[in-house]
Amino acid sequence: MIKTKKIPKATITRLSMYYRQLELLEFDGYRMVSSEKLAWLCQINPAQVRKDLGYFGEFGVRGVGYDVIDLQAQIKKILSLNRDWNFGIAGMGNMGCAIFLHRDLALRGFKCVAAFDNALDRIGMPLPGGMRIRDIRELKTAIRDLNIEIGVITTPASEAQGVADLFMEGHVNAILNFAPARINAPDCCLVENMDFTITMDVLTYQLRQKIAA
Amino acid sequence: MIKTKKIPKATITRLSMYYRQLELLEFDGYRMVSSEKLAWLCQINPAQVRKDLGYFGEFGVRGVGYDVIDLQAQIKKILSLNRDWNFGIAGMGNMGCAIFLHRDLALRGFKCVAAFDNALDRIGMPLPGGMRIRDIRELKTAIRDLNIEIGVITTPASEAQGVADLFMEGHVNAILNFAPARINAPDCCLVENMDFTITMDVLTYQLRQKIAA
DNA sequence: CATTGTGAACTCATTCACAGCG
DNA sequence: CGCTGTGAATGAGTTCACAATG
Repeated sequence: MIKTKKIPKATITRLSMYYRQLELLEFDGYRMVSSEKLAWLCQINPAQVRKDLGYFGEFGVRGVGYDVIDLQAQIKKILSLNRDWNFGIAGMGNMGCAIFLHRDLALRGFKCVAAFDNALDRIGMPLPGGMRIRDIRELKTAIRDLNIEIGVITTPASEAQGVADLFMEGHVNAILNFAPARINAPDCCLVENMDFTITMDVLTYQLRQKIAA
Repeated sequence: MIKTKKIPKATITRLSMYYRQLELLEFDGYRMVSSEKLAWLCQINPAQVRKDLGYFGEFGVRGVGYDVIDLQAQIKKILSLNRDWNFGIAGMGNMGCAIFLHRDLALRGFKCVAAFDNALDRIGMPLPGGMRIRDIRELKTAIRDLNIEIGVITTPASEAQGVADLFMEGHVNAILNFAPARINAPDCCLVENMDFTITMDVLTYQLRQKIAA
């Protein structure tokens, strides 16, 4: 073992948040920022900010703070935001189209290079930008030909596992799953779930607690 | 203090997951399920399942397991899934429409009772089901008239805070925010963020770690 | 002298291990 | 005998507190 001291996933999430705030700070003309200010913007504790950054190096100047531009560059490198990533979408319903058309993803270097569905009336349909919806059966070859590195699942829950399996057969080992279903995958494949039906349940639970109190 | 022993938010999230698995188990004809099986389905530790349920009561039968139907009913009550919740959407772009049309939400008792935008070419536009997109300036009165309890934000990042403020002025105190922006809100208002640009960053970070290894 | 960087203390969550019970 | 329920042990993540320093 060389030195990896186990970085919490939450730290990575926050790094991404810091980056967005730094973009805004730069836009607003700030040159330096303290851990206190950055923490306030992200609604967390200043020590947390310093500890998170501390995992990757010493980026600040004591008594002064962090250089807004420089810290952006550092985080960019850590999160490898300085390169593009190709992704493919399976399931071109409303959610699939919404992801396909989402500005913020393209803006951040996430390029949708292919969109798939299994419905005959969708296959072949043109998409903005000149692409067409492909038959899900082309998934495996498309992964190779178009160098798809990330699979986005926006199918109904019942189809999610099957589609995930197709992605994995094509050796995609990062999946973002929007379907309200748990994906079974070996350790070699990363899965992140974005199930807002669960989030809604959590929200209403908390809401009722608050009402009761 | 009566007895509330601080239930982790993660427990609530898992309860929601258990519920989905129980629905599937019932559908597949299972009558009983062990913590081990339920844990396996959710890809977690069996002790976790038992501890989570233990916060709310004793729902199992020792030596046997949990009654699939009964446990569903218990969780339903805990998460107050046995009532409907009204929500309103602000920002009827692709993502807003996707949420509006999402089957799984309606299926789980989350009813969209109003949709808002500030773009003149969208206001008044008919939506499936007979509703029309309202002017965002009607938000406050609509909250009262239609009893909106949850605000869903699907605007661009730059608009998110403003819209959140409108919801809060109308005394909505639960917000689900899809915009890649941090919402500032007092403690009385719950905010859950679903920022998949952040999730993408986390995914690619992990992916690169894996590639490097 | 204001602010970083970081070990130590603390808080919170998960897992173990086994007593309790049907 | 098998599986639940739970206190105790472990582990992870956050916050504190202060020494280090530009």
